[in-house]
Amino acid sequence: MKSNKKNKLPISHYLSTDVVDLAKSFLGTELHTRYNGAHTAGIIVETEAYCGATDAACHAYPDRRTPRTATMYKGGGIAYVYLIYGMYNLFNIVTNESGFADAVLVRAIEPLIGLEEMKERRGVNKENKLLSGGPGRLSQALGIGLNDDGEDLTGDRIWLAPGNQISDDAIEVSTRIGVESCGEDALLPWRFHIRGNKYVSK
DNA sequence: TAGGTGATCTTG
DNA sequence: AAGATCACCTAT
Repeated sequence: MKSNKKNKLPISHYLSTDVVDLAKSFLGTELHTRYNGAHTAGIIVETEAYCGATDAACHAYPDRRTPRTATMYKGGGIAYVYLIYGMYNLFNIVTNESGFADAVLVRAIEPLIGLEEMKERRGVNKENKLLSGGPGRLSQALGIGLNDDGEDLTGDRIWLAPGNQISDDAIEVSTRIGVESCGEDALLPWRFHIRGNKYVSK
C-alpha cells in the first residue's frame, strides 16, 4: 500500500499553544497504526489535555525534566507512550512547540480498520468498549508499545488523519479520570468525549 | 471491589 | 537502596 501523506495531519496542526482546545479538536480524528503490514485504525472519541507548565496532573509539572518526560518537551506531532501499573501502555499526542511539555491522552477509539487484528490483540471477540474503550485497551488494540515513544506522527507507523468534525453540541466535557490525587487541578474540565458513543471508557 | 504489575521518581 | 506511587484493567 502506498503511503499517502495528504491524508495525514501536518505537523502544524500539533503546534497550537492551547492544548485544551486541541484535545477537543482531536475528537473525530482517525488514529492509525501499521506494524509489519497490519493496518489498524479507529476514530478518536475520548481525550484529555495535560499541560506541563500549569497542571499538577501532568507528569512534567512543574517543569519537571526527567528521562521519562523528555519526550513531552520535544516539538508537537510525536507520540508520548509510557507504561502504567506495570502493564498498560498509554498513548499521548505531544503538542505545542519544543520546550513546552503539553500532551493529549487518547482514552478511547471507535474501531474503523482492521477489526479482526484488533480483536486478536485484545483477546476479545465482541465489538464493544472492552475492545478499544480505555487508554490501555486502545493501545493494545492498535499494537502501540513503548518502542513508539517519540515516534513521528506523520510517519508510517502511527499517524493521524482528518475525520469528521464534531460539533460542540455533540461534545461532552468533564473532569479527567484517575487524577484525584492532584488537588484542585483534578477539577479542571479537560476531558472531552463524543456524547453517546458506545466506546467511551466511562 | 480487590489485586496485579514493574518502571519511575523521591526520600513520604 | 528502598519504598511509595501510578493519566488502568480484569476477574471475583
